[in-house]
Amino acid sequence: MERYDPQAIEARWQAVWADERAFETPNPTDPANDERPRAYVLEMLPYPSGDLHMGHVTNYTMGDVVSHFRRRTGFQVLHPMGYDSFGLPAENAAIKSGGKPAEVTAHNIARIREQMLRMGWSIDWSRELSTSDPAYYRWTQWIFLQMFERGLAYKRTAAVKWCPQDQTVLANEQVVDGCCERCGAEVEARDLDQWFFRITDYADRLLDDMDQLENWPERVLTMQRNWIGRSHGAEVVFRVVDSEAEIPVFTTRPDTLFGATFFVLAPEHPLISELVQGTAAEAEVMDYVRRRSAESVADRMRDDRPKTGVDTGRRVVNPVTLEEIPVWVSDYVLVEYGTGAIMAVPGHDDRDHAFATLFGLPIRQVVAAADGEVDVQVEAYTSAGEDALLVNSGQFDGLAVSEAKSAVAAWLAEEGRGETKTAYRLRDWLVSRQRYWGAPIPIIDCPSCGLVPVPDADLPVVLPEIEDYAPKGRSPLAAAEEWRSVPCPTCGAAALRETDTMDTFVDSSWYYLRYISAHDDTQVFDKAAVDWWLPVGQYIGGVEHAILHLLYSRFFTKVLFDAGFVGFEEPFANLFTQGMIYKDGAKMSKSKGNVVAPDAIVNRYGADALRMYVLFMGPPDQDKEWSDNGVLGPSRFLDRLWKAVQRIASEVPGEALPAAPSGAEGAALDLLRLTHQTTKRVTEDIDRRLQFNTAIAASMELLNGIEKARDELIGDPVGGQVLRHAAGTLVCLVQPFAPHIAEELWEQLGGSRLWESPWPVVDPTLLVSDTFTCVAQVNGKVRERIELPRGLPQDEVVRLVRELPKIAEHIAGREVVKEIVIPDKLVNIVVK
RNA sequence: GCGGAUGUGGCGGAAUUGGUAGACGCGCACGGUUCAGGUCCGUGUGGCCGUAAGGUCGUGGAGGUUCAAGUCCUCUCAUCCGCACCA
Repeated sequence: MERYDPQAIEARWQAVWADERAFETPNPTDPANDERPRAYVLEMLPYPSGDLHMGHVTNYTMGDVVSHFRRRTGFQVLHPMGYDSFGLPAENAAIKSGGKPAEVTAHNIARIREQMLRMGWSIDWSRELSTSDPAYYRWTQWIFLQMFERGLAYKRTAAVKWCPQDQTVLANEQVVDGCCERCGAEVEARDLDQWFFRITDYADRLLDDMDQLENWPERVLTMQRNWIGRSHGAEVVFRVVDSEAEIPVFTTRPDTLFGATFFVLAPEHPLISELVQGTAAEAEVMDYVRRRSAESVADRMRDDRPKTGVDTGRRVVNPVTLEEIPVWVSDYVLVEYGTGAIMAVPGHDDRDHAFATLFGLPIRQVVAAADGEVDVQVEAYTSAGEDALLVNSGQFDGLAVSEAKSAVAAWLAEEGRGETKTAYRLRDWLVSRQRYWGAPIPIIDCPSCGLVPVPDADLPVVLPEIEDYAPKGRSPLAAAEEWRSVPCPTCGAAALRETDTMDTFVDSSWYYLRYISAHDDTQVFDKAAVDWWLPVGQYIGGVEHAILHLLYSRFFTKVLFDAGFVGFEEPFANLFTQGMIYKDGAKMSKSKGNVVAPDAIVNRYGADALRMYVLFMGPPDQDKEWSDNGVLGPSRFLDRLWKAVQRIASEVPGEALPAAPSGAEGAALDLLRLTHQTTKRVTEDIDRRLQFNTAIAASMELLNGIEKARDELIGDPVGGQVLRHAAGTLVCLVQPFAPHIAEELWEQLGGSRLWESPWPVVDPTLLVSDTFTCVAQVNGKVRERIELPRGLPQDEVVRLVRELPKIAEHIAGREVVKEIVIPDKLVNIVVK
């Protein structure tokens, strides 16, 4: 008997699949009339650093299991792969090594592809794409221009986050705790002229359409909801005393307007210098403003910062009390939210209260709990609730908070002092970057025509070859004088190209559409085919993309829908986020030196064992701890599977998967039942629950059952066929997880092309036996078990249970109060 | 502070509908085979008491509902993650 040699059989089957183009699925020729069931199974595309890591292995193996399963249950399966290949690491590596980013990237893609092939994933390689390929980014640029034409891409000067290490601006989403998400450097605030996508126009739809995303993890939906941060409230306009100026504020609590006893501007508020010019407070205020702006973003985001501020000496009029209240400047007000100014209600807001207490400003209660008393000594009254009542609020006294919100807003509108308004935390998406290795923004800046789009016929705007990629605070492309100088497409005058490149998240916001038409150079994608395949049936990836990539992709899809390019508004119908793999309690990382390289495991145990282990480790959506010994479990399982199936294949003649023989009894019948119970469990675990760990455990149980019964059954005509039936079924069930060994064993059993053979069918009559283990309880405690025929009358079951010596002993001399019978399951006798 | 999750043997975890807690695997112990390979096969493996039969406790903690609770309810503790001076 041959030994199980994973290296040999894995290489063999990978070659077969490649030769036969086994996993290529063409688009339908007539999508409009094609009713075949289809499944678009997609995993988030990798950034091609040289090495595949365990996260990739888990991610792509999960997708592969689903793909195989769908394929074998009658679906057209689209399972593509590509590379998110623009970005800083390749550029930084090129700067370091003196090579070119394109070469570094090509080399890394070749390496990661080779490792992917070794994992044996059933990928449609005919659709492979890289986002840094001009044939791809041509269409990224085209989409940018679609945005531009619709006013959704625009350029403006704004306070933006600048990473001094990477020498580029960052999107809000890429700043974590005041630091650059990529390199960890503290970011700075700078005023720069930058390109934005108007994602805020879609804030409501991005929020409201989440109702359609039923099969998304709750935590991802919550994170997106928080990130968009919609609040309903009102804008209230305050008039400045002795001035023409009026300053609007946003508040979610217009009902507390009577309690607004002071007013605060963010240090960056544009009106400050005008307000304090020539006043006694000017020097002090401007000094405060300067000091705040010199502070780093990280400092400003620190927890438990003490409040600071300065009085401008100016006053505004509270529109409802007509009181003049002081205007302060403080950095606890954020310039980028609402209007950059607030009405402070220290009686009912913790932050305002802290500020008022620190600077001795008046605190007034204007809301009281329905049954509470007015007590101005109370520290803060913020938790009063929606049914609390207004006090000290003139004509609004006695109204409940919920009523007062709209009543005050209506009054303000009547008086022309405000209106209802909605504010969002979401900012527009800053997409320009001052780096080389990205898609050039296809815009030409003409002195007379302004910003002019590059004509479609001139796309792509190909990245020029340059000598020096090092970042210098402006795009390295600015140095490519010849490339940069072009005639204006509109007037023909000498003009200059935009030299910034696009954020790589732009590239990955639409790649799932391009797979449909990966090689079409006449259009971005074929709409009919896209509408046939999408939305993606199952999307799988890391939770770290919960807001960035997943929000941007939803935005892109909605823009393309509005423009008529796609027929759906949400790209990903079902989302699954996998847990992360830890080692020694920490995330695997080179700096910690706790990385386990998939390649090393494949060399030692084979790809099949690694594939099984990453899924067997635990529930796929939870974080898992890597254990070097853990891989032995699946590895031994495959070795035992190999021996068991080989022996059956050689000693019992028959088909690869013969029908379940009739006339089986005893151990043969037990194994037959176990086989069908296992088929049911594995099928449901993959199809309905995505619980791969329990599917694998069930397969192991079936193998244990086969081994246990083998010696008894192997010589028997019926028993032998039961063994063959069980072995063939097990090979089928294991195939999505360990496709190489499954294919090899299938062949030894006499079958061929398992990857396209039908999934085993459950015979429902073989799921239940004619007896059951009746659990006998006394007062809820298990005292005995007894094997009884199914469907026995209840009083008969009770009689038999009460006759059991142990049960009789426990009820002897006590009064039986109640007898609970759960048919075909248990009996509980309650005694006193 | 707001929001989301998670707590079960020495370890990873199972228990899908309130009905046998600990499936499956790792590790460990003992025995065997082969003999120096991270081998294979068998048996056992939650704690405590007991030679055993058996008993008893047991799913972070405290209450509760129920004939019956890892599962439902109330309170509470711990850990992890996301957002956070968002008015």
